[in-house]
Amino acid sequence: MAEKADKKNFFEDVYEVVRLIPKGRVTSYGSIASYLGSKGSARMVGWALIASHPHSKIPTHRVVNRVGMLTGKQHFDEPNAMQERLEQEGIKVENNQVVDFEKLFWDPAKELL
DNA sequence: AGGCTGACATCGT
DNA sequence: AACGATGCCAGCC
Repeated sequence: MAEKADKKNFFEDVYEVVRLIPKGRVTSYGSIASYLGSKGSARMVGWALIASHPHSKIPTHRVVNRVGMLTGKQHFDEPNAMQERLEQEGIKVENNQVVDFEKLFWDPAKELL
């Protein structure tokens, strides 16, 4: 039985990938979307994170856009929580932007492969 | 029923 | 190289 890529599976897949992000590392929406096979639909990844927000068991603060900007911090219970947590993991954040983002970048399509 | 928005990314000019 | 416009898919008005 071929695993049908149900939409629900898409969300769960996002959760799994985000949850597998190593501490002190960050990833981008596009990379996750591409890893899921929905390249281009990075927006859905963001939507999935919103849906995962109530779940709360997902380090969604480790997911940023391809520039390393904390675009979604505004959606946290507390906007500062995202940056605080990133710094807590050893990630430096300046002006809502991850420092050395490309160095901390964690690509599921390569690392998780 | 149709159209807009949205935690983004990529293509085109 | 930088800016503008379009695409993706789902939810909401």
